[in-house]
Amino acid sequence: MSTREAILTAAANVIREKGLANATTREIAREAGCSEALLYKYFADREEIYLGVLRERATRFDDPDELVGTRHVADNLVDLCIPLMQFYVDSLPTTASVFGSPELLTAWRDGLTAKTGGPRSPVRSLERYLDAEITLGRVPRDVDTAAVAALLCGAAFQAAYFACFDGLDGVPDDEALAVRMVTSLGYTSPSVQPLLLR
Amino acid sequence: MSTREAILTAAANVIREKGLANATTREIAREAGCSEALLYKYFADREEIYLGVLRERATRFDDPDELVGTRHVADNLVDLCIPLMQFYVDSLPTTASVFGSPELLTAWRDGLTAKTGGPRSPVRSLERYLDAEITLGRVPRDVDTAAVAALLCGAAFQAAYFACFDGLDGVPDDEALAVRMVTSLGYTSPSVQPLLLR
DNA sequence: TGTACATCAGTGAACGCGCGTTCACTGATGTAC
DNA sequence: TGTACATCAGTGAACGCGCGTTCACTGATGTAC
Repeated sequence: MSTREAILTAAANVIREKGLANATTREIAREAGCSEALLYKYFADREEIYLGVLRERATRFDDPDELVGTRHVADNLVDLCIPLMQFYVDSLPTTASVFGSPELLTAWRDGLTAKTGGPRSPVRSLERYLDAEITLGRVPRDVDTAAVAALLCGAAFQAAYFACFDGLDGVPDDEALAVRMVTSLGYTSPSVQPLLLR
Repeated sequence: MSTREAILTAAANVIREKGLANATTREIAREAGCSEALLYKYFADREEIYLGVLRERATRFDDPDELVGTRHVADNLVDLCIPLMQFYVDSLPTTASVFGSPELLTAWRDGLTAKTGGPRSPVRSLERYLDAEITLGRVPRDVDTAAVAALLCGAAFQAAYFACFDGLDGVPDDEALAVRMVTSLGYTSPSVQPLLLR
């Protein structure tokens, strides 16, 4: 691992564990096991380190192409929601704290390209999955996939927010919650049933 | 307005406009039009000012009791979602940035009482509204109100998050978005129709 | 009424500390001849 | 092969600044006699 990568990893760890407000250059250097001066050989200033973490250490939520056409749609949606909640639990503390610094937020947003994703990329993944199922005829053509994706993804996002607020590192009962969300949207399968039928 | 209140108002303004990271005691005193020393006559330290803002300046999302039993449920849900999105747009920048400081987050969470609400209070409002409609027979008894509330509220929350990320002070096309969310959950009325029927 | 003192909101100026940042330097490795 | 120099990753120690916080003070208002 190059020195630059090591610094970014250290910074990501410090931000996650101690919060952006406590991610000082001293603390990052200590975690990376190097001098503070070295940070400035690889980054112009502290903000560039933060932006490096946001840009290059942001975990991605992959498109679920391999699920399209398999099993029941309800099963797939449940199995998408569960890792989605975990994804948000992992990334939310870092991304949320950026709202505490408008300059950092602006620099981050302006540096986002189409492929780097940004905060909307998970909801787009869900929407693309549903669109793909429509072309296979496994989801009715009149379904508003963008709205369904926004509902599912938003609920997963907020569930993760509550978990982070409570200081947890995962959403409690994530599977049961996912099933309730998916069935409330009208998607069922032999293994994904509304509450009252189980 | 008492001096203490004036300080909290000033702090809330500074946090909203410049971000928590730039809400220094100098900046708060300047906005309040007083000396920094005066802050310490009313608050033990800087964190107590922040906590005061979080506890006493948090906008509340009121229970929509007056909607129960009126019009169509779909109309009411749409009219709940729109102010809900605005509520989140207004409060999210402040509350999200607390995740940048674990100590502050812990102090805030530990100081929350049942009545002060906390982040889950809007979703509970929505759930109570749906429960009330069930008792009137206007919503089927087998509806999972907690799940429906989590979906609607989560989508509103994430829509507000995107708006704040983009630097906007409101969710674009909030009404159309609310209609799409509500109809995708199966609630319709003469004025709230799925996309394809309009 | 006047006088002497108490109370209290508020302040100017200073404090030490930790922060981000820089600078002159080291020591190891590569390279030309 | 040895020698002289160049390159480069990395550092210790210091820097100035802005931060949160404190202290001795002021000046207005209340109050007892």
